[in-house]
Amino acid sequence: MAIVVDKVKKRQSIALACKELVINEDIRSLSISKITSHAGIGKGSFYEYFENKDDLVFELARLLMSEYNTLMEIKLSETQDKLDKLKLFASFFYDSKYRDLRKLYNEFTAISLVSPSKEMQEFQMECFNLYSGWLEKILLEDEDSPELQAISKQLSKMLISSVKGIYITCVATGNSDRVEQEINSFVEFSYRGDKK
Amino acid sequence: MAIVVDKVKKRQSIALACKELVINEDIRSLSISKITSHAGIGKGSFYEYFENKDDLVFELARLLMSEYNTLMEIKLSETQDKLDKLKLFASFFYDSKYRDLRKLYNEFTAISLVSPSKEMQEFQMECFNLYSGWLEKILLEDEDSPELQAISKQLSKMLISSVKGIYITCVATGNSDRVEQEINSFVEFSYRGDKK
Amino acid sequence: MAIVVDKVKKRQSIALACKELVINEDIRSLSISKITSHAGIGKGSFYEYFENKDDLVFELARLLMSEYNTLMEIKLSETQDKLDKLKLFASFFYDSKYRDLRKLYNEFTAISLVSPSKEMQEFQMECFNLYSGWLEKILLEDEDSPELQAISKQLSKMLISSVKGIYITCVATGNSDRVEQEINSFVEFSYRGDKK
Amino acid sequence: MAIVVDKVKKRQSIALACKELVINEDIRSLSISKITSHAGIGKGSFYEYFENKDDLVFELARLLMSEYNTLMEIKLSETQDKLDKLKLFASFFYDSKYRDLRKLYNEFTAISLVSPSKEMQEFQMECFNLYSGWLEKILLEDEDSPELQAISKQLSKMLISSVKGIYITCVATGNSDRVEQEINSFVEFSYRGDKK
DNA sequence: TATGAATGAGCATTCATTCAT
DNA sequence: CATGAATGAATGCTCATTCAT
Repeated sequence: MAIVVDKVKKRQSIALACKELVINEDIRSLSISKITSHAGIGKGSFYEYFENKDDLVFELARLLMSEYNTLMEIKLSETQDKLDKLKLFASFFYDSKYRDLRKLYNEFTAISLVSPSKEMQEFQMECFNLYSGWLEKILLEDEDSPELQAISKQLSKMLISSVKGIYITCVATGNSDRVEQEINSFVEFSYRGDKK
Repeated sequence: MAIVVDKVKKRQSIALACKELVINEDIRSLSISKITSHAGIGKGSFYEYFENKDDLVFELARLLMSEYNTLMEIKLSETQDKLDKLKLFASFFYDSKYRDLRKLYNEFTAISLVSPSKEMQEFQMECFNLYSGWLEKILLEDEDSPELQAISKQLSKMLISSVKGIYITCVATGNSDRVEQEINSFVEFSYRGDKK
Repeated sequence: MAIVVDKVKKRQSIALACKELVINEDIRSLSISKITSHAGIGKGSFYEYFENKDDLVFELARLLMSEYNTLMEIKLSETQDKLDKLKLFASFFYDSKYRDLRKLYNEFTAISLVSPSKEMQEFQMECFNLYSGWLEKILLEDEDSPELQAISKQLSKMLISSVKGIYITCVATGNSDRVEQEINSFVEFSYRGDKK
Repeated sequence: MAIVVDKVKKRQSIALACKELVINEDIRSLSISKITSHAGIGKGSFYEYFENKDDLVFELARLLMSEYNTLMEIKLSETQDKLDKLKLFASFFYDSKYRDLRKLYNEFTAISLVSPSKEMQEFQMECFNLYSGWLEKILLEDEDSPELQAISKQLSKMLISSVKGIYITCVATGNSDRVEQEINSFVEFSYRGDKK
């Protein structure tokens, strides 16, 4: 009998093998040839597992983001202080630890802006919902205020969009190194306003 | 001297001639051939005026954004009510009138996220500063509050980033049609918080 | 011995399973993948039974033509009237009943014209002899004329070639729908000439 | 100013440069690479002048057939005897002088049978009409018979199809060397019948 | 200055064939 | 005997770029 391969697993392993390539090369000049020789597979095999280049970028983004999501969820649960949780949450946008992931996130966002597929949009939505869920939970912790409860959902969604907007603005203007500072300013500012 | 001006003008006229093309075609499948035949010039001439395709997209974005900026500045000056001014300002992100411009803006933002040039980043910064200047002016109108004056600069920058974040989130998740609603919610929400 | 028979049978059953595929797909874009997945066998198995794609087309043509030959022979024997027999015989070239078979016949003829194998030529010859045999028999029926007997062999061969030529001319000029009319004209015309 | 090229002439010259290649190579294994390197042009240039491989084969066939048609028309006009004219006309199908042209004709006919384009069918029709015109003229020469005049058109068309059918039958059965003999038999046979 | 014919490296993609299981 | 994952050479085709005019 023939070899039976777990197509899903193989797809993931190929995508993962291309991690550095996708992150470090200019995606527009990244060819299938480079991908397959880097991944150590034949050109034909690539098309057994992927539709095209975007498909691989998508798979990789989904994979690494999922991994990040799982890890971050654990980290958040291990963190006690509310402010620490918020900082941990926001650190995605500036911590050097996540530089590679951000690179991928940027590429993925760029594709989503210009030529999105339904699947991509769904994944973006998934992430958005997941993160706003986290944030809502963080915001409501140790707070009985019925007022906050009423707006927590909306508030968390806005906060995420705002932070994302700050991040993208910084990156697009060439001020990636100022993301942390800007986000902190924003949080501090909002917090103060919130109090009042 | 006159020749230099002519070169600049020709560059602009070529870019403008390609407006619909750049906006309606998938930018990744837009070739120099299509551009030159659409613009009614020879292939060789393209390289007299542009470095490459991105350069043309950039020129076009700069041109149309500048045009928009000028027009919007006039419109704002003609608007009396503060809230109307804010709405007018935000309408860039959802008014069907600006659909084409947003398409270009998205493409331009995507390039800025993935493979930005110094010039692009500078232009992004220019726009950011211009808009935050406008917003600051609007916010300070008819307000003597020294508190507001102290934070107006920072506040306006944040607001812009936030609105941009909401816009990009909506587009990336495939909810472009909900931008207006989300921005309104955000403004209303912020306004209420502001009051308190 | 039994195994050999099985091999032949399997070869035939694979070919038959691809009948619609070969007839409906453009033969130049018909891949082994499509064939094997359509036939429900593994790619490796294809090469157990066939040399290449042409081999399968050939097998199929031989199979269906043989089937047709057998059936037609029976039909002819069941037909009484001489003219009806001739019409029945000619109907291969225009009756909608044989559309699929003609499609295959065209493909087979095309290969025979451009890159024929000995086997194909032999099969073409076989068919030609078979049909001219039928025709001769039909022509001689109820005719004692020694003149006709002398030329019947030659005459039948010519008639077949002529009808085939009319058919191919119509198909190649895009007038497949006029085959019946043209053949009838020809037969009528020849018949008249014959009488005189 | 740029070089202005007669696209039609260049297209023809490229096609002609590939004459031997198209005639001698198996058309299915003839690649664009082979064509362009043989014609001494770049790969890109090929696509400036041709849609695809079939387009080149078509151009070549049209070119050489036109050339043949012109020459044959002259030759026919220079021939006095009616029978010589007929022989000259039929010689296309067996004279070694036309071997190359027949090879191309076969390939062209094969394409017409399997995947014809409107243009190809039109060209086939054009040739068919031209040849039947010739033949009609030949048949009517020195004949006042009103009977013949009445059927000359139909007769000439049938004769051409018949001769074509004989040719294709011989080629397909691997008896290309017997075309002359078979056609002569047919002509002689028809002639005799005609007389009576 | 303007042109557009020519280019050929490079692209994504296909597919007949193999061979370990 | 059957399989189907893996292959990579080969394909058709594109397109940014050049350069003779």
